[in-house]
Amino acid sequence: MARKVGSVGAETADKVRLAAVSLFARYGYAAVSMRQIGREIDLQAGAIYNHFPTKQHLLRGLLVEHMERLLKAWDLEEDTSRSPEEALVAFVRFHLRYHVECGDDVFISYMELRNLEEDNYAEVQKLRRQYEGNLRRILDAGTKTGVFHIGDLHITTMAVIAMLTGVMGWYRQDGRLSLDEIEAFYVEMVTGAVGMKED
Amino acid sequence: MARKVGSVGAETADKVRLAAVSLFARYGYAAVSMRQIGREIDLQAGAIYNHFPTKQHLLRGLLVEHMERLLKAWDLEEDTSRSPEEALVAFVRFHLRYHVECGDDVFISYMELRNLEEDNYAEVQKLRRQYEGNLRRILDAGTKTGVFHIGDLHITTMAVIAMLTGVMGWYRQDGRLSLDEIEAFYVEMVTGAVGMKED
Amino acid sequence: MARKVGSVGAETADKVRLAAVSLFARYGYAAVSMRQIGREIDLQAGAIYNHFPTKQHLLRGLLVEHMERLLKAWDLEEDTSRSPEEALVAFVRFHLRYHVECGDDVFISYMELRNLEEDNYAEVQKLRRQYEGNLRRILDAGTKTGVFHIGDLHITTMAVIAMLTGVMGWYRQDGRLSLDEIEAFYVEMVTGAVGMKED
Amino acid sequence: MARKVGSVGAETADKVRLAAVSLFARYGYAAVSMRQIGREIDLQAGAIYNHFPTKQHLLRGLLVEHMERLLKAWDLEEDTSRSPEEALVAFVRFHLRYHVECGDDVFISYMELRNLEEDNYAEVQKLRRQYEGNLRRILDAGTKTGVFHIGDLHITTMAVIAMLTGVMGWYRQDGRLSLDEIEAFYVEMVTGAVGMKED
DNA sequence: AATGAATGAGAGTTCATTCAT
DNA sequence: TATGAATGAACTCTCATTCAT
Repeated sequence: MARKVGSVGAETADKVRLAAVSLFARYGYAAVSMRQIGREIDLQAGAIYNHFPTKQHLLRGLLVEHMERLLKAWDLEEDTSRSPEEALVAFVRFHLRYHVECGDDVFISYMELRNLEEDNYAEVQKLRRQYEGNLRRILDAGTKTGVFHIGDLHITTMAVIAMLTGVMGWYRQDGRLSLDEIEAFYVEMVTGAVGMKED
Repeated sequence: MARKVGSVGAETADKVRLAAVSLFARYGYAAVSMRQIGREIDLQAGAIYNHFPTKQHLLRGLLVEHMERLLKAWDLEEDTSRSPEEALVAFVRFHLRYHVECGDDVFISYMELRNLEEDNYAEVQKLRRQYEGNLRRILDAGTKTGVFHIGDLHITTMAVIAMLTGVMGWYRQDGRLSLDEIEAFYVEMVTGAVGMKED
Repeated sequence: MARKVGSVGAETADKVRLAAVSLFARYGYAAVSMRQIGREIDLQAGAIYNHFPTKQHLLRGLLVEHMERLLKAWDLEEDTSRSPEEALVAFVRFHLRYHVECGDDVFISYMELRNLEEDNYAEVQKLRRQYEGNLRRILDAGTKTGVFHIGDLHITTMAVIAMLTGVMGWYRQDGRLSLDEIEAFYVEMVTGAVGMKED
Repeated sequence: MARKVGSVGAETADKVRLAAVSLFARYGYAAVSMRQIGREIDLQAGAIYNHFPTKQHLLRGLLVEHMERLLKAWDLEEDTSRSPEEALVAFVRFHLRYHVECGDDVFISYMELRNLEEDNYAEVQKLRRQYEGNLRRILDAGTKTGVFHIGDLHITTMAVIAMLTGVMGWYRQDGRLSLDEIEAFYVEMVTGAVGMKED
């Protein structure tokens, strides 16, 4: 047959991305077939190749675009006039909010790294390092002004990000606590972990 | 043809487990084939089925056995005569050490949960909750004696475990820092995060 | 790669059915592989699954369609204005002719019943009972008008059908006797068996 | 381990034969595995090879032995002093009784012919022809003495045997009719079919 | 830009058979 | 004579991908 009425290229590509993100998150990249993605959006597997040259390209796109969105989102939120303390709190709140809201997107960006081919992996890792750099710079600044007391800059950066990202593993929108409350608790823990309250 | 000279059932099963853990960690359960596992240990794929009834059973076994080893290891390390502060430090050191040493084992127990079929998933999750209970009890005790200042017991438990487990993501045996140093930094961060140093 | 020039779905499906009937008849359903069927018609085994969801579906289709063709063929031949004697002769000639001509088709419909899964088996058996009903009605009518002398309606129905169907086991197109002669002999035997010539 | 206590070669071989007959009858030779046969009688598949060199030998044995038993059974029953009429009745009763009693045995001897390799097939067919010869001789004798009126000796032989053998397809031990009644009905039909009652 | 049919490879699993024990 | 572990080939079915239409 011919094109379905009203279907437009960009729209279809987006539908594919959405279906893929959701399926990859639930079952993993390797366990999801092009047919499965197509079925989800009423499309033959072959048609996906009009929009993405290979399954690997599709995955790469999802991860790169996620990282770019994340970086841009923080860029918009960042305010270089803030003190390190304020900046750290802002980062904690931002990271948490972003990671519980984007859900699947974020999840696969952690889980599917190993399914990227070498070049794609390197590209995504570079973006991830860039994002971690944001926290590292804050911690570094605060250490230099003496408000943070940190054992090792690299370890602390990784530890804080791991702690925050872990929220993805158990957060439920209809859970016992509101996101605001959760954020407050994490702010408390992170500021404690970087020795902000010591005198 | 027939059995290789000197081959014994239990040994072969162990070799399969070892190869599987390593391959699953590197490429993911879904992306690893029985043939690949066999190739690694010079065995036909079919022969694996003399020791494990399905690929899913093999995975389930790896995760369950890992969790049981982890639980038993902490049971041996635990010392109920310790104060909550001492217990927390012991837990941090234990968890870190276990998670950098066992490597692949631990890694797949986090990554491959979603590849477990329903029943197996429930079984592993139950063991995981049991392990988290160990930290929760410590935090609870310390909160009651007033040495920890915690916003929410559940969140703090999850956050601390996520922070510690994150070490898996970047630890290299030949890295810049020794495991002892790394442990010290994490102890510092965790005690900070649970408000141990506040007055 | 892609579709062969000129290949069309329905045609391929028909070629598969033809090859399958012939192979199932010769070697039996369980002993024939999808690859073997594909090889026969220059098709990859996998491509068969574009037309039949499983091997079992393929078998079910062959048997059901055969029975439906058989039922329809007799419907066309049937003439309700005939006397029971005439009807019996017509049935004998029809059944024989159909069973030596269709060959493989008929053969597997007797041999492969046990390879049908429960539901499919029930479906085919129902059609078979329907066909036997045609003979039973003739015998019943003739018994009531007194031209047939039958011990048991059910047994006689089964016995006559078995006798006629047996022709499949030894008939050769280039045999000693013509189909017409064979039909005449069977008519003689069947009319004898139902006591038509007794006074 | 070693031999199970009390197990003796001939006994085991018999158990294998019994299990095989039953499974082959239910699922077909090609669909039954050596493991399945073993499982039925608590034996490893490999152990079967102590008693039968291959699966094909096992099948051949079952069919040949069945045919030999059948031939010997008729030999014992045969009474050359009987008239052709009496002999025909005796054959009908014998064949029916044998075919409903031996069940599986008989069934596979009809169904699994095509799974025999060439030589074995020829061997079994020879025995089958021999058995059919018994009926043919009776019909021939009766034709010559003028008590039977037969169109074609070969066709009638095949037709009568097919009619009788068909009983296997529907006979149930707990059915509506006793075996004696059934035999009587078949005697009636067969004598009719061979024109015995005509004057 | 979509369909439906195809390829060739490979998945998990089972098979008949062998043989050290 | 039985077990349990192995081989190598085969199974049904699914995969990513291609392409005529």
